[in-house]
Amino acid sequence: MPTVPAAVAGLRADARQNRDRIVEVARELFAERGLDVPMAAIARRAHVGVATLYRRFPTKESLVTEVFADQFEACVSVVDDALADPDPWRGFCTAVEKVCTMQAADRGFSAAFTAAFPDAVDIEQERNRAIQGFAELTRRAKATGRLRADFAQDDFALLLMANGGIITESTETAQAASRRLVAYLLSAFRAEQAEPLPPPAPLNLHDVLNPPTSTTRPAPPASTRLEPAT
Amino acid sequence: MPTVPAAVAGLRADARQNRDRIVEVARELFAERGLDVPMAAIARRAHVGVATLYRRFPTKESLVTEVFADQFEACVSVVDDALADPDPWRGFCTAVEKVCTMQAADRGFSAAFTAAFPDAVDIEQERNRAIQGFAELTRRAKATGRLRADFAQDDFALLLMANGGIITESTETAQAASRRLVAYLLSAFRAEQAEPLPPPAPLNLHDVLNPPTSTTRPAPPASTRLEPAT
DNA sequence: CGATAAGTGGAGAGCCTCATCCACTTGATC
DNA sequence: GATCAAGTGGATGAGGCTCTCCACTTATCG
Repeated sequence: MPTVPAAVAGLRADARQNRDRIVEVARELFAERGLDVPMAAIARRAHVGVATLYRRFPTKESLVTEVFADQFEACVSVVDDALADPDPWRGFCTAVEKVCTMQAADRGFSAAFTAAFPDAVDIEQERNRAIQGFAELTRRAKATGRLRADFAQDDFALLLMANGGIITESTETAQAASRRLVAYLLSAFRAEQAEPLPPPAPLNLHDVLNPPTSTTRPAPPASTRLEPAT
Repeated sequence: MPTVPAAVAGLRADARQNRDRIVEVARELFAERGLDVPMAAIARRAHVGVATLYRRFPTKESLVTEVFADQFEACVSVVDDALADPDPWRGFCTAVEKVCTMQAADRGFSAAFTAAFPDAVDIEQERNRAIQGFAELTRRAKATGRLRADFAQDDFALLLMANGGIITESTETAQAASRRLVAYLLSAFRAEQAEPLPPPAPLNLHDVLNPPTSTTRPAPPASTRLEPAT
């Protein structure tokens, strides 16, 4: 078993350096400015030509996938850690806080997490693992009586989307805002003040995280021709 | 005083019809698909050429401004209504609910509300009126003791941004989700369970609603040249 | 060191956007 | 109904994006 991730296995030394630099730079730029940052900008900052970029990552989506792969892994670990906590409610809270902090720290995170990634099988799996882990966490937290009984599984999707709306120029501000929002929401999730809630919202975590479209939202192809024309 | 809004005053009959149709169609499309919808699509669906569109609205921003003008007005009325309510806390809640519902019903709403609108003076005023009205509402609601004392003025910005993150394919889903999110948050805003909160978040309503950039987020012009090049 | 395959950069194709131009059509007026 | 300014639509710039092509450079290995 090679310690190198197989994709960089047979690469020439300089090529590998370049590849690493590209991923590093892409991570920075996606975090700072979101997934909209042009490939040319990434190439420039990595001091390579666009051709080099496209040689390693045939499509922008593949680059995004690569860049966010370990972020997804980190998410899964967060949920695993939470499941290991003897106090399920505390585990629930810290898991939510950690994931939301990650989301707030990285502008591209939400978009990448929400994207379809039709070709990234492993990401798909990670995602499902995280979702199932969180379902279990929810079940246990409810069992302790600390999490309100009418908390819906899909309220987690609600939380992710809401937290994804907290995007500001500076990462610091975004994180502070996210912290406060999450504090408010966790307080609302506690069983103590279980005021009746409106209908559980027909959201579905799988649906939210697996929209029918592709990564950079190319918009439904039919949308180009809106009208039968004059 | 003409009943016509002055912009359509001296227009020929057919031109006025076209203008009205454009605004109507633009409202629909912005609501359905957000501000990103191309001008050509609007023109096509309104059965006019792009030239006609640009004759009436020299820039896309001006069209957006026109389309959302009465939405802004509606917001102001909501706040005014809330201020008229003898029960400030109830006023606070209904105001929040109504505005968030409007936001969820219209995909373009958040973007338009958040946009800079450097040329739309009246919108600027409406916005400030709404903000001040809401500040007063907050003050009164706190005075009754129902709204938690550590609720920050800027938490309203938090709420708007979070609710803005609730965007789905169908408007119905978005509204249901928004309803539930708002219910959670309002429950957290109640004074009863005033758990200590993290720092008040350095958000500012004015800043959030008046970012330094323009409408359709043209991105900082310097961002094109990221690096001094090789 | 010299051969060679692997790696490279920049030009540019193709598509999309906002916005403009101008030859043609049409509603309002006498 | 004739006149003509007001109104119109489609072609077209200008500029952004993703992604491709190909002549040139360079690391690696005998």
